[in-house]
Amino acid sequence: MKLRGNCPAKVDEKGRLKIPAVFLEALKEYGSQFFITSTTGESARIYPMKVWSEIEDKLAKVSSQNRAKRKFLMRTNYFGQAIEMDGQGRVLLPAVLREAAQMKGDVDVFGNLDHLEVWNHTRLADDMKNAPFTEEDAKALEDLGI
Amino acid sequence: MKLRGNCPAKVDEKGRLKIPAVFLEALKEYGSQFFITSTTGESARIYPMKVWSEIEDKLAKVSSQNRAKRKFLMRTNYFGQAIEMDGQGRVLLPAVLREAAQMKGDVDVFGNLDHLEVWNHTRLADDMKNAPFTEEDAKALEDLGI
DNA sequence: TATGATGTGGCACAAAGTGGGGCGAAGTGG
DNA sequence: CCACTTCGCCCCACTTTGTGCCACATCATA
Repeated sequence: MKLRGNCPAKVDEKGRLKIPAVFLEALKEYGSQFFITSTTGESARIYPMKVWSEIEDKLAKVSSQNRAKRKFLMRTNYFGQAIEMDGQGRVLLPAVLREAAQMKGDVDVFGNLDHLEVWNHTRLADDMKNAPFTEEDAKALEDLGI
Repeated sequence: MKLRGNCPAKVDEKGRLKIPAVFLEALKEYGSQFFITSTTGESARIYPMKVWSEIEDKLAKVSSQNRAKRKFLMRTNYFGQAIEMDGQGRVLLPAVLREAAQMKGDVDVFGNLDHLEVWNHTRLADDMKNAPFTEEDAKALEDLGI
């Protein structure tokens, strides 16, 4: 099942995030193991472990000399941690990521097909203001047939 | 089980590193013997002895005239030492390596499938700052289907 | 307005991380 | 060969962090 849409949520004092109920149903098929990470440290991505493994498998086929691959692995490893969801449906966000992506207080949880993406609410609002959706973007999508 | 993700830790005055609990579970299957070494002296690698033995076995099949093999062995022997984890789950980093890889104070411990890699925190942060993850990199990965 | 599901926050206990002290082994120099 | 120093190792205690539990608030539904 696909993950879609946005759901506002809160990260508590201890850095825990409750997975919104709307996503729980779809995530159930993957189990309760997750890999939580980021490439840039701007936001947190929550991958079901199965999904993450598949990404790893794909990466394994790419030469380790590849610059993009090395950078990607370096960062996702740096920000990342394997996490298990607790009995109340919460996950503890890794400390490094809490710091970098400002995962405290109000956040927005996005469904992104097979994983979740979490943004600090105010940071996201700022980003959207600073980088509006342009004609150019519309054009790029059009070229992709969308 | 696979080792993944990052865990910030500290090396104490005596050069000891506590193996983060997140990795302990996965390392248990290998026992408490480790080989701690490095090829470049930039970071420390902590191999479970079993894993290191396998690397040695593979190397044994390569001619001792092979230049890469000789260099590799030279270096890993230079920095390396067989270490046993103590009762509190700590390992003493070899003195040579502590010096070379600046293993004091804040460090980051990375899970790397079957071994751990330890970096001086500030050195790593600098490295990442000097080579940020760009749109271009994201594009390159996209082209690889990731 | 009652009822149930979902979030949110607080509290208490458990586990993990950190640091220091002391003892013994190994190394060094007289 | 002995004394002295240094380094590694073990043990204990304290602090920080994570986890489970429960209660209350909020929202949607009947």
